[in-house]
Amino acid sequence: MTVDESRPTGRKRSPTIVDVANTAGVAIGTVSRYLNGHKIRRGNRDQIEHAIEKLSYRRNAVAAAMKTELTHMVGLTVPTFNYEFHGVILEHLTRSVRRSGRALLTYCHGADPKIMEEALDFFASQRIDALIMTGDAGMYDRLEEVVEQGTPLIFYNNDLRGLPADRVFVDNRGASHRVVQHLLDLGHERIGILCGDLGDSSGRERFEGYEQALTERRIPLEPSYIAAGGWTTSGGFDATKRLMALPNPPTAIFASSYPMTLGALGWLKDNGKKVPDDLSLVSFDDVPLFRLHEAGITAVAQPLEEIAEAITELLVARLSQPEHRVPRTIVLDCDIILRGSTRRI
Amino acid sequence: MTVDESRPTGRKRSPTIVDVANTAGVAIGTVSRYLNGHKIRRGNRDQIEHAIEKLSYRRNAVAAAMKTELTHMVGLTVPTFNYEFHGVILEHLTRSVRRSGRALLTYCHGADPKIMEEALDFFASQRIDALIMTGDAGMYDRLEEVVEQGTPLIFYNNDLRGLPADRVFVDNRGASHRVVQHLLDLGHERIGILCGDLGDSSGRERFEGYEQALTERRIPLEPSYIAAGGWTTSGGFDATKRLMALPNPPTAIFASSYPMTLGALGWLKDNGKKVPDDLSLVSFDDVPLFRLHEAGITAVAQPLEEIAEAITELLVARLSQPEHRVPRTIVLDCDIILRGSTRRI
DNA sequence: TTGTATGCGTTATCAC
DNA sequence: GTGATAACGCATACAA
Repeated sequence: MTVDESRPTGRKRSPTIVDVANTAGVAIGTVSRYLNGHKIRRGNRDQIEHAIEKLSYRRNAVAAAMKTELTHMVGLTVPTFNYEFHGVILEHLTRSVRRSGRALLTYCHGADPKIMEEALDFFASQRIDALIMTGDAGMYDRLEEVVEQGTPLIFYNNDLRGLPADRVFVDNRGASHRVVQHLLDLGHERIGILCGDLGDSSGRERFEGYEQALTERRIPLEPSYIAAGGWTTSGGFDATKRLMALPNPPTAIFASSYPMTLGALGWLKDNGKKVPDDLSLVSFDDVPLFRLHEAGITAVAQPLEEIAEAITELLVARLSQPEHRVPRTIVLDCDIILRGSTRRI
Repeated sequence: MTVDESRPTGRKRSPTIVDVANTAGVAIGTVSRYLNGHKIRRGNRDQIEHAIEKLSYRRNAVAAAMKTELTHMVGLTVPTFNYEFHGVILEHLTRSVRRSGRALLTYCHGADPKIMEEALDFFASQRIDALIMTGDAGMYDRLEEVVEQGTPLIFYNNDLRGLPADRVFVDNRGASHRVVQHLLDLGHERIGILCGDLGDSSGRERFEGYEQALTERRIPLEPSYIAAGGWTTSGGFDATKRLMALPNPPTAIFASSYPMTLGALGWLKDNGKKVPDDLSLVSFDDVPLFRLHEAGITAVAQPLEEIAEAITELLVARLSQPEHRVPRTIVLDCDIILRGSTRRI
C-alpha cells in the first residue's frame, strides 16, 4: 500500500502534530500543550519527545499563526542598505530580535513611494507582528491604517510625527551642536554645512545643531554656506563644489551624513585639496575607514548597537503588553570621535 | 447590538474573504478566484472590487500559505552584515526578489553554529519557499535535511560541496591571480598574502590564485609570507604585523578580503608606514572609500548587483519548476580596479 | 492533567 | 463561470 506523498509544490509532506500524537499514543491536544510549554505528565512527555525526534517533526508556524495571530515576524523597511548605517543596524537588530524568538522580514524601498506602499501591503498580508522603519512623511495615511489595525510601529533614525508609535532616535541636534562647536573652538568662523533633506527630522535636527552652535557664538548664518546635499554622495559632491566655488569659501565643512562626507572627500580629492590643510571636515556618521584616512576624519559616531537594543526593548515590551502602554521615545547620545581632519585657524 | 472585536492579540479583526463575498453578493470561491487572477464574470468582478475597496480587505497570506504551502518568503542567512559585502548583496537581493513578489526573512548568525541551527529551525518552521546562504561546512547534515525536505537551496560567496543546490560565485581564483600578476608585473617578488579561512572555498580559491600567479613566474612559495587573517580586521592586523616583522619582509601584500585590508591599513597607519612607499597593497573587495584613500587602494571589485540578480534568477527558475531542473552554478567575473596603492619596484 | 471538537481564512474539488 | 464544502495544521474551550 503506497501513500501518495506528492504535493502541489513538489515538497515532501512534513509530519504534523497528528502524526506526533499518533506515534506517541496521546491526544493531539496534549502534544500541542507540550509544544507550548504547558505542564504534561512525565510519561507522556517522554513519549512525545521521542516521537518528535523520530519523525523529526517541526511545528508548522504558519498554521499556528493562523490561530494565534502571531507570526513572530517583524517587518523592517529601510531606504537602502548600501549606506552602512542601516546595514549595521540590521546586523544588531537581527541579533537582538532573534533573542526574543523572532526574525526580520526585510524590505528595501529606495525612497520610492510605490515600493514603500508595496512593502506595507506585503507586510500587512503576511500579518507581521510589528513594523520597524525610518519615518517618511509620505506614508502618513498608510501608516495610520497600520496602527489602527493594531500593528505596533517603531520609528528609528527619522521621525514621523503624529502617529502613536514607539521611537528610537539619537540626539542629532546635540551631536551636531558639539561637532560644530569643535570647529568654532578651533577658530573657524566660515563654516559650511552639507544638509540632508530638511523635511526629514534627522536632516532638520542636524541643521539646527549647526545653527544653534553658530548663533551661540554670535556668528550670523550665511545662507550661501548652507548647501543641500540630499543625503547622497553625488549631492554631497555637488554641494561641496558649490561651497568651494564661493568667493569667500568656508574654511570648514560639516557633512551631515556619511554619503555626503564621501561626496565631499571625492570632490576634494579630485581637486587636489588636502584635509585639513585646505579645508577642515567633520562628518555625521562614523565608519571604520575614517580612522584609516590619511589624517583621520573627525566624526559623530551613532551608537548603532544601542539603537538596535533600544528598538528591540520597545518591541518586546509592546508585544507583551499590546494595549496598556503609552508610546515611548528613547533618545540616545552620540560620541564625537576627534581625529585629524580639522585644524586650528 | 455590539460585536466583540477583541482578539487574543489585541488587534482589530481584519475583514476576511467571507466578508468580501457577502458584501459583494457572490460566493467565497468566486472571490478567491478573482484574487488569484482567474476569469470572472465582469459584473461580479466589479462587485468584488468594490467590496474589497470598501472593506479595505487584504488577503491573509498566512491562511493562503497553509493551503498552497507557498509563503512567498525566502530565507537568507549570513554571518554578518557588518562587512559591507553582505549588506550590499542584501540591498540588491531584496530588490530583485521583490520583483518576483517575495521578501527576505533574514538571519545573522555570526558564524555561531548554534545560531545557524536556530536559523534553519526557524526557517523550517516558517516554511520558507527557499533558502539563500553562504556555505558553511558545519551545516552539511542539517542542510541535507533541508534539501531532502524539498526546500530549494542557493549558495553564494562560499560553497558547500556535495549538496544538490544552485550556486552563484565569483571567479575568486581568476581575480586573485590577476591582482597578484599585477604586483608581479611591477617587479615585486616578495609578496605576502593575508588569507581567509582556507576551509572556505572562497578563502582557498583566493589563495590558489595567488599561488598560481607566483608559480607561473617561477617564484617559489615562501611559507612565511602566507599569513592567516581569519577573515577579520583584527586578524588582518596581526597577520600584517607578523609579515612586516620578518627579517626579509614582503614588499607587497595581497589582503584577500575587505576586513583584512582594513586590518592591514590599520597596522600600517599605527606604525607610520605609507602605502605604496613602504608597502604595496592590493585588496580583494572594493568599497567606496578606497577611491578616496590618499593613494587609492587597488582592489578586486565583486559584481555585487550581478550576484544578486543571478541568485534571484536561479531562485525564480527553481521555484517555477520545482523538480525538473538540474542544479546550476553561475560564476561571475570580477573587475580589478587599479589605483595608487602599488608601486614599481 | 487529558481527550474531543471547533474554528482560524484560504484554496481547491466538486457538482451545477 | 459559479456556489457549496472539505481540507490545511494547529490552539483552545470544554467536558471528562
